[in-house]
Amino acid sequence: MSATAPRRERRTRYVVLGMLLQGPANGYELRQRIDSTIGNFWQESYGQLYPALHELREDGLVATVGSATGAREAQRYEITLAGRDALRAWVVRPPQPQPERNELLLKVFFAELAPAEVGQQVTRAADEATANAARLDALHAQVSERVKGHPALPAWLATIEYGRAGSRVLAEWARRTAAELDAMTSAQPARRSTRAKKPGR
Amino acid sequence: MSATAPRRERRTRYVVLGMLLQGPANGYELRQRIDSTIGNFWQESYGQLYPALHELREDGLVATVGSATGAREAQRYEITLAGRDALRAWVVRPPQPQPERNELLLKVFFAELAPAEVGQQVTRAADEATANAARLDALHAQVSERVKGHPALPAWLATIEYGRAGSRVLAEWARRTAAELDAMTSAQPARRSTRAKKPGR
DNA sequence: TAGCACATGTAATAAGTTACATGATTTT
DNA sequence: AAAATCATGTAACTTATTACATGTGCTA
Repeated sequence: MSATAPRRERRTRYVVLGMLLQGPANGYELRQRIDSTIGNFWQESYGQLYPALHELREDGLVATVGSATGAREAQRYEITLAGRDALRAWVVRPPQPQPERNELLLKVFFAELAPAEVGQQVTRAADEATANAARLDALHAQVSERVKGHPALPAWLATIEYGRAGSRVLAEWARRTAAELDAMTSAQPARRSTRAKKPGR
Repeated sequence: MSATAPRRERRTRYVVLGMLLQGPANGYELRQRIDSTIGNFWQESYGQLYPALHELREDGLVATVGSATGAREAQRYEITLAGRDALRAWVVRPPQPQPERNELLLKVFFAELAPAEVGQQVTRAADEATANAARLDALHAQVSERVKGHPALPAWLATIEYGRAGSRVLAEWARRTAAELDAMTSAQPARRSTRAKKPGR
């Protein structure tokens, strides 16, 4: 009768737990920490973060620590042993298949309507990817240097290497594809602005 | 006072319009068409598709065509001129920045809790990516052959090439990273099952 | 005649973003 | 004194998935 709850994974909770592995934090700090470490492939908003913290405390997976007085030096949360266990249990479960969605590819797929304009978008994507790869190069060096010796370092670097490799291959693809779209443009007659004449095809 | 609506892009609508570029279809066929063409980087459920079709008809961007009788040979929708214009206007707008979320990378980032198990996940990802690259190779050949001569072919192939290049680079990264995680495993002492002894770090 | 493919839809639920609301403390 | 940063939260809304509900027509 009632639709059974699809029981999702509540990943925000595990992200919070995982970030607390690096030490206690309040909600605000947690967000900064997320942005500066896993920000390249994950993000959380306060609208998710604060409710998650409350729930986790109720469930005993995090505990408050320190004295809450005024704004500065606010309440901090730390992960509990139960929290560590819960996090580990999630980490070892195989990742849920993620439905990928790529809006740029969608526009490329529909590029017959405006090959030149889509070509420009793809070129812009190439430039952004190149810049991103350079940024990740710098980040890689910085992190290697700053947390040298930490046992988790290879894992952290691996996530940066992922982004870097992805950006590089995206840049290459985008440059090839932009050229392809240019060829489509010159192969086809000039297009009407908004008035369509013949439906084509 | 009232929170103003954030006005999102309603991308399902444009996906529907774009798919109708290939000819009229009913909701069921639309979904098949989506799965078999852009399914590698986009997907739509009936819960999105049917309401979108109704709205698009109300807005005059699609029109019904043919006779609805029984289940087989149902009502079909075709894109209107207004629909083409709306689609083109969307296609030429730069894509919205998409918040990326990658659960595997999250688990890699937290791998210190269970490096061996995460290593297995990464190895599995490598195998899947290799298989996927092979599948996309075959698809590329198939599509090249089957729609030879169509003006949009280069754009369609580009989307396949994107997935293929991404899969290949993912496979390489995953194999490197799995090795890295194995090294972490052997560098660290055996882990307790659920009971934590010392917090470490 | 059973099962599968065709076909359309809704309700419940989940996840996430954005805007709003509020106020303390530090820095310029 | 003003501006920036620190800090916590909620309400409204959008997007999307899943499960349910229902029925037809073809094929083995």
